[in-house]
Amino acid sequence: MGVTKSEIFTPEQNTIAKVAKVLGHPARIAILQHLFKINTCVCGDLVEVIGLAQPTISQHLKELKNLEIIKGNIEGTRVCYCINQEKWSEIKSLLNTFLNLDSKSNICC
Amino acid sequence: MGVTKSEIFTPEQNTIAKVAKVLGHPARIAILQHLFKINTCVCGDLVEVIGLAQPTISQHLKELKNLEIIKGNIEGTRVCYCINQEKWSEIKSLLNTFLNLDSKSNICC
DNA sequence: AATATTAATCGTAATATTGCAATATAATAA
DNA sequence: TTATTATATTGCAATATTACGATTAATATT
Repeated sequence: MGVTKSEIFTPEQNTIAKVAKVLGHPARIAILQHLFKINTCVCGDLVEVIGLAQPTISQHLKELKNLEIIKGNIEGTRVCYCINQEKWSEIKSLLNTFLNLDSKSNICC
Repeated sequence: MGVTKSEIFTPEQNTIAKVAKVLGHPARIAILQHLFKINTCVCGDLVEVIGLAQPTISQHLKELKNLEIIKGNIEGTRVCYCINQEKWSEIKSLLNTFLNLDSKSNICC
């Protein structure tokens, strides 16, 4: 039905999935890469850099803000975005714990 | 329109997003965690372990197979699934490269 | 005050995703 | 052959996502 049955999963599973889901769009990857690249805030040039319409970028930014991956500071008529370093570290740990779930052996049938 | 404009992004951005998208559902996280936990193949018990209907699990398995994250071996009437270790390593590197994009400084407006 | 600039929000269309009942398929067992 | 068992596929309903034009809100500039 388009609705995920979150209630049958653990909080950890839901959190990992939620973070991965937000990273599951190339525009949001591009936004984050750009923020890391220029190493400071972006004030509005994202629309040109990414190549999607302004409302679309705004929507992607909103999703990144919802998970607190980025912060936005209002500067007059502009809003400057930057990575939330603390949150990014958290996400890194969370995903690394999952990604490091290597099986030692590879016994497969 | 529900359609991602993949053509305006780099192959790397699209690949990262595609992998993240597949990891963006708690059922698929749960399936992978279970496969790592038992450290060998799963033959059919996933429906009971996860708690979703059989066709739903089958669909999630299909998505994981599409990205070659898991392999399925037919064993009589059963199919045994296991992690594709090589692919998992690739995914780990891919995501780690992205996750390690720390900015040194935190100059924010 | 009037106008320009920037970003958010609203509304909408097109498509994708989630979940499951029903059914199909394939292999084994009786 | 005829069940039985296990998994895949189909079809569908409900909801979510993506994208963008139009509009709004807020501040700057003239």
